[in-house]
Amino acid sequence: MTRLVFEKADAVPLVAEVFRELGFEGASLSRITERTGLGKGSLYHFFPGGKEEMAAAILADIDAWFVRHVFEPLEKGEPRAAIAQMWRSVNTYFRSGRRICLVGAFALDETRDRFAAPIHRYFARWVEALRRALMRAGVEGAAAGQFAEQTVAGIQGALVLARALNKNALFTRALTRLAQRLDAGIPTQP
Amino acid sequence: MTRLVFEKADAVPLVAEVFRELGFEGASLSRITERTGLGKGSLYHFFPGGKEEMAAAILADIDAWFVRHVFEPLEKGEPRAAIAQMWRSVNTYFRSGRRICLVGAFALDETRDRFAAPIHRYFARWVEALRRALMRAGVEGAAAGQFAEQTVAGIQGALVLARALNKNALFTRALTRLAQRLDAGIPTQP
DNA sequence: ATAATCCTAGACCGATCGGTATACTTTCAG
DNA sequence: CTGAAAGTATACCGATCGGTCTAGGATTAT
Repeated sequence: MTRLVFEKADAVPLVAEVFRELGFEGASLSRITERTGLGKGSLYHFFPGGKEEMAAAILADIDAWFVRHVFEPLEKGEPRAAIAQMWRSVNTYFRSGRRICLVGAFALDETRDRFAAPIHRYFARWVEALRRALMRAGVEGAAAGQFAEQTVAGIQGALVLARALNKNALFTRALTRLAQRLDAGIPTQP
Repeated sequence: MTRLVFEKADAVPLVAEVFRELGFEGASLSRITERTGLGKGSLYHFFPGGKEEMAAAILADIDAWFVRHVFEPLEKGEPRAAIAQMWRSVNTYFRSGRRICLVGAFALDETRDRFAAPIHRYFARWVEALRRALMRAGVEGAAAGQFAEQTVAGIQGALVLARALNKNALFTRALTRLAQRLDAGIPTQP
């Protein structure tokens, strides 16, 4: 009985990858055990609430990553630098289009209703943080809100399209274009 | 034994709505029967291949709708008029954001691998039809391809974001902005 | 009216589902 | 060295899964 995992925190990303690949309904306990190497015993030890708790922990983990690498920089840092970091972080996180956004995927089917709060919180915070950063960078109010929505939606759409066409170069290319469009909307540094 | 449905063609959109709401894995036979009113007998009469055949028929049905209302006009019609029609059709089809894109949803998880061909075909034809229409409208080659990708991705992303934030006004607003951006890239009529 | 066909209801099948319980090993503090 | 706590393996549970099958109602052509 070798120990593969030492704490819940180690189990979360393993299980997350299975949910990402199979979706919430598609990720059955047996599929999770076979792909992670964790038996049901371990799984229910770490997540007594079963699949629901696993998914909740994963969403919290994703949220924490984005808070640290995207949201807080946008909220607190120098806006231009924070936006530049956002593009790098997003491209890294989604592995240049090879990885999808689990939060977005959950939003599409009835799974959304189980996790409505964290899903809403994640996207709302992202859009709002970006909007405020744009305003601090000198973008006018209404335009900033529209840019922010457009940008976050653009990222999600690029993930869908890249996966549908099985062409992940499309994702990185789309990020570049979105970044250019955003830059073009930001007044030059005074 | 009243007859609710008279041919396979009548069953497809009913079952489609269930797949749309629950996803491929989430749509169990019992859920499908309870939501459509069609018993297993009828379902397997129309779709002897089971769930897989249902999903394939649905994808074909969706594709046919887009061919008729979006792709062929873009491919054959006057480009500016066809693009204008595309925006109307898309807003209608997705019920102003209340309905998701099943093809896009399938693309996100492992379901993609089962239906790789129709998923790829749908998006590839959309992007390509739009690209050529833009070129016929006078947009330069490379720019047309980028606009087309950006636009289709933008629509998909808007669906994700609108559902995640449970704010379908966001979808219609996003369509408007995407349309404006596209128009701005098209040279004025000579 | 009748026969052939089309369609439907639902019992039934083995497999798998999410989840529980228990017996076991490993780890580590005392 | 020992015992409690942490972590793991697996048999097992009732429910549900996708799918099959049969009996019979509805429809149509003749």
